[in-house]
Amino acid sequence: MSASIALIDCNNFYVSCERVFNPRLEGRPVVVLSNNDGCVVARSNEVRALGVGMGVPWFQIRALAEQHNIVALSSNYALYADMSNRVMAILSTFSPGQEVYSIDECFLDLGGFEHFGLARYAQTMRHRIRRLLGLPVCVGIASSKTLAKLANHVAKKRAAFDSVCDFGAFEPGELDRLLGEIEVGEVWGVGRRLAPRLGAMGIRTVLDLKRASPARIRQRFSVVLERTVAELNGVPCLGLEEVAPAKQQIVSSRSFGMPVLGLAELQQAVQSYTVRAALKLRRQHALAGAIHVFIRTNPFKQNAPQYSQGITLPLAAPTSDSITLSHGALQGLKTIYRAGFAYTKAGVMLAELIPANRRVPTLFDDPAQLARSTGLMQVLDRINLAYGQGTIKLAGEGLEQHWRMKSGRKSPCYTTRLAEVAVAHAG
DNA sequence: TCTGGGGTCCTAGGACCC
DNA sequence: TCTGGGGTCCTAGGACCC
Repeated sequence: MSASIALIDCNNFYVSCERVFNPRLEGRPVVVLSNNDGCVVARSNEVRALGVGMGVPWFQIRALAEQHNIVALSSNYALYADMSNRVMAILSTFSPGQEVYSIDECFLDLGGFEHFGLARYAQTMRHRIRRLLGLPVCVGIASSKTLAKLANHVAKKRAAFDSVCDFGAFEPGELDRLLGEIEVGEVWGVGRRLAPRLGAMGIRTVLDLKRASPARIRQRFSVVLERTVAELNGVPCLGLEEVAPAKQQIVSSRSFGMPVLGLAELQQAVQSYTVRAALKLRRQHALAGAIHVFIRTNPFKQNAPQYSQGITLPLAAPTSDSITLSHGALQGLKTIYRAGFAYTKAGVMLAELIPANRRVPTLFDDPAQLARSTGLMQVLDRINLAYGQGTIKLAGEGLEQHWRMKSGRKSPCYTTRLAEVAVAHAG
């Protein structure tokens, strides 16, 4: 028997989360904006119907938004992450094999559950998530991950399927007919660059790609796309990754709320980002062997002088100490900084990560210093966890932080901050 | 005026070695 | 005038994802 893999995906996830706690948004056109209120990163169906694309800069659709009374919200990641955890916990009860693929999607291995009737089983998941959390989801089921993604797409787009589509229930000819109606760009792994190149070869629909010669695809493109062709033919090449692999790099970067010219403010920003990245590093019990810093001006502002530079510095020994990492980052920043530019973004990347318990002692180790550093970081993390991030900062992070990003339309942290829980009034 | 952030994998090409 | 070939390692860049 072939595999049965389900992909469960929340509809318009960020918008749906906002609607759970603010029912007045129901039925209205709503968008959620990226950090800095820059781009549209989630759209309600009403907004999609107006032709607003994903990732469109907010300022470009201001007039349209006004005309149609579109509600725009800053993103509230604490809320979405918490709701995501709840969704994933509910779904995990439907199968022992779960891969959490992103904040709003997961794969479930439904092998062995066929006797329930997979479509019916999926409807149970849907209804439970709707009832317990108030969130709408769609489910796609097929014999490979790539096909399950497509089945999910069909479940979303075609009302006749009632939000659940099981390719396994199709006759072979019937499935091919359907795949012949879907553009190749919808395939997982075919993005905006590959789709036109495939089109030029006469491969325009999913069915065309499914029937393409794997050898030719590999030769013209890569092994990655060759695997996609196999997956479309129901040959699974991508396994379920139930345990998230350890990260190979950790990035913290932000656009500024306003252009920054001086080194002093860049130093504050870079140090803040380093502290954030170091915290993520410690949370996954890892050490970084190198740190990369970058800064850049606004690439969209073509008539302004442009500068974009980064530098990678190896660390004397792998570490997760915020202070040591900050020293490295600031040293790198000094090297790449050039006066006379209006910077709009900076970032820090921790690389060459190793598990903390695999640290190899070096000649220059100072055991007392190492113990002090570990202890200090533990205290710092504990206090910031208890009293909120930023309660204790490094001096260089700055108190004013004029460069901080804009986020003026944020909803309350309904589920993660006691002071901000929703209050129901009776009578 | 105003354009996100955080990841992964693969490939091509250069450096270097024998 | 003539100036190898093959392997490995590393990095930058391109493609993709949400």
